[in-house]
Amino acid sequence: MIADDERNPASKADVRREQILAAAQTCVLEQGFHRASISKICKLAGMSPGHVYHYFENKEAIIAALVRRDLDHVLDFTAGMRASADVLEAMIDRIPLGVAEKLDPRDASLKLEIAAEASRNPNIARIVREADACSLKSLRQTIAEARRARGLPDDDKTVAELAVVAAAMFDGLVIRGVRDPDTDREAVARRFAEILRGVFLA
Amino acid sequence: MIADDERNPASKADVRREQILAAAQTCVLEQGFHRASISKICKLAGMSPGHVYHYFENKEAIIAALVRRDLDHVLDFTAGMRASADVLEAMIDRIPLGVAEKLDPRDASLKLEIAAEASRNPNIARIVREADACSLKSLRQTIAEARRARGLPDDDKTVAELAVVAAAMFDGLVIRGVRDPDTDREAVARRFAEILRGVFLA
DNA sequence: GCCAATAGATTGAACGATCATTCTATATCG
DNA sequence: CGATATAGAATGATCGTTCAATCTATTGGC
Repeated sequence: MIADDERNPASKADVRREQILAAAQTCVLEQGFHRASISKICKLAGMSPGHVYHYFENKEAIIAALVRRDLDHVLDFTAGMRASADVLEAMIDRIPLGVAEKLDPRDASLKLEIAAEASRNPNIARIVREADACSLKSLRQTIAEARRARGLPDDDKTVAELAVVAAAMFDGLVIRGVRDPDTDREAVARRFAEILRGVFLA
Repeated sequence: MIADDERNPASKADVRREQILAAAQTCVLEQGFHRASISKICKLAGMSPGHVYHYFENKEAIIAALVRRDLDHVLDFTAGMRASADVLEAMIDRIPLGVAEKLDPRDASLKLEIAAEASRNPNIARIVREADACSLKSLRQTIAEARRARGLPDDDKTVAELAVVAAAMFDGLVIRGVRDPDTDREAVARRFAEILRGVFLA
């Protein structure tokens, strides 16, 4: 075989790890952390239970990797925003997309599971909080830039407060999507834009 | 023994049921639904595992009762609001309390666990959605009354949209409390009040 | 070019623990 | 006495994890 480590950065081991994580994600999504057993995961990943432990130390390591992967994905999503010329318009343009994604019950399940686990598992909490600090920082930069462009004060305190409120608004949609699946996405997006313009840029 | 069902509505059976629910709540709070086993619950409640099944058909019935009890408590909280003379002031006065409660990580654990479970367990979903419909209705009435008192349009569509956004804002705090335990409660409460006055009453 | 040696990939049975649940036996009380 | 309350052992399933055995593929000697 041609050496993977030179021609292809995704070695066989990496592929296997990814298979396990994908299977674990499906299981957690469908049944939650508690019922996502190793036996189900390895069956879905098409390998034996013993082999799973060749790539992950234990079940918690799988969960931690899953959490980290999901949070990395979120960070990627927000990263593109600050690259735009008009940051505010980029934010507002993305609201309908962000609202739709957060309200999607398929995503909600995993995110809620992660949050619940973080509220009592210190290892998961650390991962979640690192990602959140990074995500909030990005949001603060975006808000500060939008305010500067409009000649508004962009002191740290103001910007930080607005970022927390904005984060809370979007985070809340994850719960709303579960509590009321028929939530009107268009209306929420419109009202969110209204708040963004009316409060965040005033 | 004096007949409980006449003199005291809390019969011995009700007391036992409540013991079980209290123990179950503690277990779920500390370890989540998955690790809240019958053996732990019955040990904490001070009774044998067999006896638990004398009062609940199975584990899911305990969880369902726990969910229902938690949601009833939330409905009680919001019910008092509409009784006030000045509904808007009552709403705004209650913001700091509501913010503090939602950001409390002790409450968050149970609420997130319930939401996560609802996103894939139809029985739990039904209970959660019934309670949410009730809670949202209450919120709509409050907002409509506040707007009427200020001569603002109180058409159903507008009010419904605002209620959803307000619910999302507070729901989001549950997740924020987990993701960033150091969230500034005073600042969030102040900004929320600002949004309530600036957007909901305009 | 072939064969033995070796190292990594993979298996699946087995382990002890714990799970939700059931059942029978005993205790308590009206 | 009859009925309800309660206990706790037993059941079979499933859990996370381990481990010795087997397969596969690459390497090095000839």
